[in-house]
Amino acid sequence: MTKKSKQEAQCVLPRNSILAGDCIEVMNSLPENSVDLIFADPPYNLQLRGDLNRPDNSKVDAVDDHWDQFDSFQAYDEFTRDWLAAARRLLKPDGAIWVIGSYHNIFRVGAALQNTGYWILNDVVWRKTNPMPNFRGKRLTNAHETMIWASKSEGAKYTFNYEALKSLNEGVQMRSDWVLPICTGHERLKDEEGNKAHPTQKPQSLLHRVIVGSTNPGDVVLDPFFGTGTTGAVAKMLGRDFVGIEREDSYRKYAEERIAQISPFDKSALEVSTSKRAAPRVPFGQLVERGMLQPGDELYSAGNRFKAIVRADGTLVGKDFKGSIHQVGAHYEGAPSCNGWTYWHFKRDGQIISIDVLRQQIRAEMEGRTN
Amino acid sequence: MTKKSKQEAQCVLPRNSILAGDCIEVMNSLPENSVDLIFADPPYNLQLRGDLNRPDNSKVDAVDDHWDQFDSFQAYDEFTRDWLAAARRLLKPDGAIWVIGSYHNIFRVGAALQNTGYWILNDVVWRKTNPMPNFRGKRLTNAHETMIWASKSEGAKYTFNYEALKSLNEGVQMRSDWVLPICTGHERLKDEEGNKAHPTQKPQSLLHRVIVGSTNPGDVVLDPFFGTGTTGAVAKMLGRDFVGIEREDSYRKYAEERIAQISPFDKSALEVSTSKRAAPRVPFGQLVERGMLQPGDELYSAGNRFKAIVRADGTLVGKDFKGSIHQVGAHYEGAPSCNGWTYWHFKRDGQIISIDVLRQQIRAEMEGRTN
DNA sequence: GTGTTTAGTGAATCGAACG
DNA sequence: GCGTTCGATTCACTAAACA
Repeated sequence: MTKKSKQEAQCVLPRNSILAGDCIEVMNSLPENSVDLIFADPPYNLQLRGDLNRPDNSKVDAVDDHWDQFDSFQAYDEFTRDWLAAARRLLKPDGAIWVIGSYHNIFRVGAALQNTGYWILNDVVWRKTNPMPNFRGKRLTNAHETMIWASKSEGAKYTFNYEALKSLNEGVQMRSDWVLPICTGHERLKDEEGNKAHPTQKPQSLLHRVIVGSTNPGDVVLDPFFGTGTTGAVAKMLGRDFVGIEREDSYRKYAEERIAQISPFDKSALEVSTSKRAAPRVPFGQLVERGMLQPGDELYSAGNRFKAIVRADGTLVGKDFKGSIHQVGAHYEGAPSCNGWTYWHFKRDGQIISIDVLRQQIRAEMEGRTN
Repeated sequence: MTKKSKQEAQCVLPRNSILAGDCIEVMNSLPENSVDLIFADPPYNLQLRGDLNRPDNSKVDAVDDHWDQFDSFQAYDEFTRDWLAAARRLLKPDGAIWVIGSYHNIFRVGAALQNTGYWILNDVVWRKTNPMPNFRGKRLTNAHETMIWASKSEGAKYTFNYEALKSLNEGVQMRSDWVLPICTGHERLKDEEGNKAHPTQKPQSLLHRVIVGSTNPGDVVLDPFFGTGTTGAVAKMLGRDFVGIEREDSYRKYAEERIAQISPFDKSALEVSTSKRAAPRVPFGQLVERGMLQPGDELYSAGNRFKAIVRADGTLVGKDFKGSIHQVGAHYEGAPSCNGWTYWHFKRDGQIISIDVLRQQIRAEMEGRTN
């Protein structure tokens, strides 16, 4: 790295702007560990070798008969390794990346992701409702593209808005195959003559799902192959910041205009369903401290087969075992674990009520305090 | 190659038999340019950490077999290169290969295919109708596997029965995504104790489509990871010859018995997925993703008595309640349930329009899909 | 016999916070 | 840093058990 770019690398990330230039150079000039999500739609046309800005590697594996073809794969692999490494440097430790491609390039990209240290979380198939048919009838209709979702490294705490995606899917878990139409109609950017402004403009619906699912409002999304700025447009709509990198002047111009016209959705509309994991933890002992349950009270298991008694320190004691609500529940069920909150019940006025109701009361009080 | 295996390599291909041993060694002992199609289901190299329990605390029966264990990506890549090279030698010049895998291995397999000189024709997604859910809610449901279809080299005249596949798909071009159930029920081979005979048995419907689409009657199909012989069973049914290679004695035994019981052209075993499906379910969230409704838009109840606001994850928020379109509708009506699609309306150009109109638009787009 | 409920299962890289 | 504890989390389908 030159001295100049070293200095540049100290700079603050220019949020909500489109940077001109080669994406590898530009990424190397941005501060490390500064980006929450990267969405990348890299080029895959192997014929455009000159566009990769890489000298041909003269080392030829003479064992292989297809040396010329191999050489071109090699150049693409090198390019892929380089931009993936530059992107990984920018990611926060708990950040993630999405890359989209077709069978021409996605296998090389996926292998490079794994070799670079990313950890694949899912591959996701975009199933096109309206693909272009195979006119010559020589192959299957190419009706999908593949996305790879990966964290920066194994074990990282990536963002995943499970409940929000479940809501987007009528209350059942979001699957790894997404059925969405390609980008057409008014959404498709056209030039003055009515020709498409960009050959592979992605639909906003695709980015909507990616960004809702793997970022939170206020996060920064970087797109190193910005094109006409679908990533930036959807990020702005959804109250996220973006950074775009694009080499072609023409595409940048379309993207600027397009994003300027967008106004973010109202903040309350951007709140999404959250998981119980995000709710504050309530120690069972607090129910005793607050007098919602009293030492000596009896709790009954789900199914009413077991009984335990509440003690002053918030532990339970059963016939032959004592411990936390979870431990005693697990013991009686012979299970590896047990959620005591949903397992145990108390009696009041002849009714059997889950102790989780009491926890919800406490949480409601806490919310009133902080909001 | 040793002298012995050189001699062996001169031998005639042993049609309709299951060969014991390591697939690379066995393939190297078979005559070159002798096989029309290869179907391969290699080890996926899953890297599972600890145990996984379902929410009901039952334990997931993981694929932890010794044959799926590799020391590193490098070791897996080496293995992949070797068996792909041996397989390519066996293929007739106009032969083709299918390889199936998941995100754990398919990217490495695809890159190796390209590097070995194969020419990718399509990647095909097997969308499972009934995949195992993601029990911890930490990722997307892993609902598909990927197959790669490749010819021996660029420009080869591979076999593709376009019309046959079109017929299998109710008269429209077969697409690159195939919707098929996983292998369960009577088709799934069990041992004496009722446990599955093989952890990853593939459904016959999948092989049916592969073999009908890319071979002709009388062709030879080779499967180097034969397992319990789904490839051989379907090949025999369809009047094709097969060669299986399998290392595990137990799997070979099941395969022998299974294939012996099959008589060719068993019509009842043919494609069953031709029935029309019910109107596809459209998640309300898709209206938001597609921009037909926007986060912050107001919806009005039938009768115009209640109002709710659309959020980015496809849930609604009303005055004192939030949830799905159905839940919020039911809440306001004090009803046990509510069809949100007919209950909620939006305003456009002064008109009040049912959101069901938007759903019908999406369904109209999806028509023509038959999978 | 017939309809209903309960149990089981499938290629899975399936925590996070506290002390 | 590491061991311990808390406690969140499932869809489609089959088949046996039950009423």
